[in-house]
Amino acid sequence: MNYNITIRQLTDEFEITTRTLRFYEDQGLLNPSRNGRNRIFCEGDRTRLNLILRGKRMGFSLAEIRTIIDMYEDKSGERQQLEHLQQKINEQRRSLLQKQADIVETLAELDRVEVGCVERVRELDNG
DNA sequence: TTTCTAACA
DNA sequence: TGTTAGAA
Repeated sequence: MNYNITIRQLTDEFEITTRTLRFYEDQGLLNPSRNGRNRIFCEGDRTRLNLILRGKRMGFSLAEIRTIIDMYEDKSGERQQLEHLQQKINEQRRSLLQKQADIVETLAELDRVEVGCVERVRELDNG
C-alpha cells in the first residue's frame, strides 16, 4: 500500500532531474522523509509532485503552487480550497490574455514600422 | 554506483 | 534549474 521510492525512480517516472526535485524541496513544495541523508519518497510525495507539475502546466509560479497544494492537503474546507484555486485560475487567465493582447499590439507596431521602411526605400529608388 | 550538499565560466 | 566538485 505505502511504498518508498528513490529520487532516481521518481525522476525517471516524471522525466525531471534530481536537481529539480531537490529544488522543489528547497522551495518548500516537497518534503520527503530521510533515510539518513538520502531522500525517501512515498505515495504522498508522488501525488504532490503530480500537483506541482500540473500547476506548472497552468503557468503558476512555484510559490503559488505551494500555497495551492498546501490548501489541497489541508482536509478542512474543501470549498474554500476550490474557490481559491478558481481565483488563481482567473488571475492566470487574465494575465495570459493581457500578454496575448500585448503581443498582438507589438506585432501590429512591427507591421507599421515595416511599411514605413518599404515606403522610404521606394522613395530612395525613385528619386 | 548512487545520492548529497553547496556553489557558480 | 543546469552543471559540477568532492564527500559519504
